[in-house]
Amino acid sequence: MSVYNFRLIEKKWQEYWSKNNTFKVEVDSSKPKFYVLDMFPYPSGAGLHVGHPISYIASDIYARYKRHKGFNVLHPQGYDSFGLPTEQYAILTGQHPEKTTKININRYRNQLDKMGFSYDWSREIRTSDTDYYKWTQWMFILLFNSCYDLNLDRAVNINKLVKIFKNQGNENINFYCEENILKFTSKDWDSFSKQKKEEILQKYRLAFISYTEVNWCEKLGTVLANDEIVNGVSERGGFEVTKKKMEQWSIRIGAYAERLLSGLKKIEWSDSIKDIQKNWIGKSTGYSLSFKIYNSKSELQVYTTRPDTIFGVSFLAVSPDHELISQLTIDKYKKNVDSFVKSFKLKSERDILTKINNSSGIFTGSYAIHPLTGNKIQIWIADYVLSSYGYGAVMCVPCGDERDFKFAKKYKINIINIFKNINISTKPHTEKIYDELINSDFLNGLNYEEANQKIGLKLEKNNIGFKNVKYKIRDSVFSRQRYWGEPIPIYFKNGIPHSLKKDDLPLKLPVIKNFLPTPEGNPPLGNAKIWAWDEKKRIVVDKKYIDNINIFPLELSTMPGWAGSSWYFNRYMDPKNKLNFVGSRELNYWKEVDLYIGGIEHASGHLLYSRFWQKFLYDFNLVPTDEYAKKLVNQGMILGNSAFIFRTSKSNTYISKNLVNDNQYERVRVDISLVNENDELDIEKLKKWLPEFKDANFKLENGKYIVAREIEKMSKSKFNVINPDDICKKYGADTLRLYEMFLGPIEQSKPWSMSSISGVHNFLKKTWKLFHLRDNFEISKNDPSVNSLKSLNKAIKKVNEDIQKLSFNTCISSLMICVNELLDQKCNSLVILKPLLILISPFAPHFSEELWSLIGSKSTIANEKFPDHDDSYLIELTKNYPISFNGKLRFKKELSMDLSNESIEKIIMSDKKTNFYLNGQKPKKIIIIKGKIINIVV
RNA sequence: GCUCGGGUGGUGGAAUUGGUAGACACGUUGGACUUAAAAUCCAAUGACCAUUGCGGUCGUGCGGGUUCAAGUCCCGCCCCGAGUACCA
Repeated sequence: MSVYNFRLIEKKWQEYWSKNNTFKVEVDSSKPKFYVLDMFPYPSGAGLHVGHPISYIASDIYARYKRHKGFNVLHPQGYDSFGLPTEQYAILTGQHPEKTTKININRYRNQLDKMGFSYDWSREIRTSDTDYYKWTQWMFILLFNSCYDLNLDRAVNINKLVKIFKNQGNENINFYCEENILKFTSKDWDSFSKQKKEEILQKYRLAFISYTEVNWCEKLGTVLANDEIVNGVSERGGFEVTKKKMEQWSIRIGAYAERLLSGLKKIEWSDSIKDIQKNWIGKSTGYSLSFKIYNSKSELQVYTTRPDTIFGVSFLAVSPDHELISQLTIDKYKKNVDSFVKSFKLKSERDILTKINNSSGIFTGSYAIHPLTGNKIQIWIADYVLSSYGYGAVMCVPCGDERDFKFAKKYKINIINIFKNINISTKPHTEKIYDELINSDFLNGLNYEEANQKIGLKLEKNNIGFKNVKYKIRDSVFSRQRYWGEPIPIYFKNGIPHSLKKDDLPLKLPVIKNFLPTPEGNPPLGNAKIWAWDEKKRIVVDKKYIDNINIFPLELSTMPGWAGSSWYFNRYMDPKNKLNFVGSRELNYWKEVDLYIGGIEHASGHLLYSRFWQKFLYDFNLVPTDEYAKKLVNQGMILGNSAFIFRTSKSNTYISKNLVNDNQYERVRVDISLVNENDELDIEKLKKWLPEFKDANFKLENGKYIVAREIEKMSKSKFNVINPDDICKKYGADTLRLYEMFLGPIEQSKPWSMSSISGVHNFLKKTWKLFHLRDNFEISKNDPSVNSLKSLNKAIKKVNEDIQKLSFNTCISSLMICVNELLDQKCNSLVILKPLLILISPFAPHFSEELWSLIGSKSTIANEKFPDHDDSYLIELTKNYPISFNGKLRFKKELSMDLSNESIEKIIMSDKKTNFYLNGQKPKKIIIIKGKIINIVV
């Protein structure tokens, strides 16, 4: 009896690969390059589950395929070892993050090696290594010392701006800045204090510090970026997030909004991810208008995308933290306004979410003048107006906007209808489609397009407003009040931030005992004794010397998780370089990632930040392309099948699923290893699992305890994790790899189920059998039959196409068909053996390489050439197609002609290269169904 | 609410982009081998009707339409998933 002994095979080749560095690559200009990248994992404590490798398997198949195709393939792996998840795990287990990181990485590596990936491990990187984060810090300094020149549309050194200020003040400058800065001359600039100068420069720096409102998460003890908050709570842990004003570092990603948007056109990323990024950037084109305030010299700026509705404006609204509030509020209303503003500031992120569509506000007592009608209109403070978008003030058109409508109804403000034949008594008309405007002076009678154009011209002509583009994307908060991250290389001299220099780096994370965050937001680095900067000696020294003349406090917060992951793909090209973040020879050879595979959950986080970061580096000629990944594929998640048992309230009795008839039960998660595939619970195992179940009682149905199931995200805390190690042990790595690819399309999420794993395992066994008789390698020496070659060439063609499309499930299907057909024909010849092995090898690397060695090939399969299919075997099929013609021929349109059976046969025989003409035209397509000609398309 | 995806057998999923729907695999049923089990192999397997045979009808969420031909295109609904959320 023959045995497919995957254990022996896999062990042998894993050892061979690591001993021989089989997958090590170097720059080789004689070969075309190809760069296949996985999103590197966070080494969290839970280890890998079967969901993780799905993308690694896909990328590994592609990398192996490309090697066969003659490419020099860069396929590296590393660890995103800084950041919240690692630190949370460290805190949870009471160990230092440095230690847990090492342990976790070893565990990951062990698991990865078992699955036979073809990574070049000599290029491994860890974001928490000083040799790595030195460069992250260096890039931060570069951001700090840069501003965005809108004329050149790129980042430039801040000194350029300083020079301009010195020579001509800030009149007529075109640098990216969201705030209005008072005009000053070159003389003014010279007279400004250092502090004042820096205050102005901070508005332009791409990395800057400011006292701003941030998302504060008390439980995590840190601020969070917008993309780290989901449904009003923290993404990690699901804790409450509130607003808090704090001194923070931020990155001016908004300067790159337009380029981040337009760059999407040149990359092959999925539409869904492009949509998410487009939404996140949120470009809109509208008009900035200024409303004069009645009895005042001030003006109120608003932004609108609907200038056509300007005659429907019946009030203005400003956000509760608008800078003009104190000026606008008249004494009579002051008390009420103050208390309204105060209560608004106490609201948490989640409060605001639940208050949507139930907005409230208060009248300031002052009025603005409508720029076209001259009417007096009320100015309100409304909590639905966002301070961070536009000018924090809006013109309100109740007849055309849902929020304005509700607000006007609630506070009984006048509603003007400007749409002819549209009833707005119960709901506003929010669409841009209407027949005619009314009550709109010179816009009366016009539709949307006409009105929009006419009002635009008028606004600009009368200097009321100007066309303006706005983006939703906000500055990204860059400080984390956490320990386990890159220290921000900044020290403060008289309150002014100064960056370290390149030679000062790395600024090493100090070793401290107490690295827990504090609820007040004091960063753990505040606990470090040796954490002050000696400007003269350029070293870190004890804080007690801070009163000395050259010694200054260092920044206490660290960088967020996305800092290190925003440029790691460049470091893989040259990971050991001491002089530069990557060498120019390597950079010019590898250039960019050709295929990037990873989860879609990073769409508005890592995948956006890294594009920004790359563009920034590109602006300084540090990288050759401004988009780092040509093609991106998002793999779907593998979901777990959690199990629940039911506890009667306040007792220790558990009752079987179908006996539960009311809500008097608590659902309790149990580990899925305690449950078999028929949902029966192993009660004895459960009792040993956790002490709380030791003395539990159970109510059974038909002598069994049946659990409830639920499909959800795979996670250790949900006790629904399947460990790939267990599957490797039972079926082998090749079966696991094949199976994960066979489950369905790579992009799709799917629940894990073991039910059909025997199918792919059988396929491997059959392939083995194709070349073995009993335990001995044995193949026929006969020439292959035509049918065998047909099957083989069909498979070669399909496999080629499918791998390129990353359609691995259909690819495996065609391999299964091929092997089945070859088994039937019992024609196992060397001629077909070679190409078949290469076909299978990207999926089952150990298995086929074992066969290579058996047939005596000296080379490893990595060097074999992927076969091309031979068309002549495929055309054969067409020739044998049964042809008969009876009945009427029907043609499209006026075409008609008589065809005999014979002439049709001719058409078919000559295939697409036919010389047959129909009414002087060459047929595009001849449709034959069940041997009958249905139609000829010309 | 808005913006994207997507609804195909008992299950996971195919379908050359408008051309024989259900490939491939799981599961199920029957059979062979076996003292027996496992393993392996063979056959059947969308539903319904007809079965001695041939065969027939209906079938890709629902309702219409275009076409010789629709899972695929168009119009109107229903449901599921993802992203986003007072963005003026």
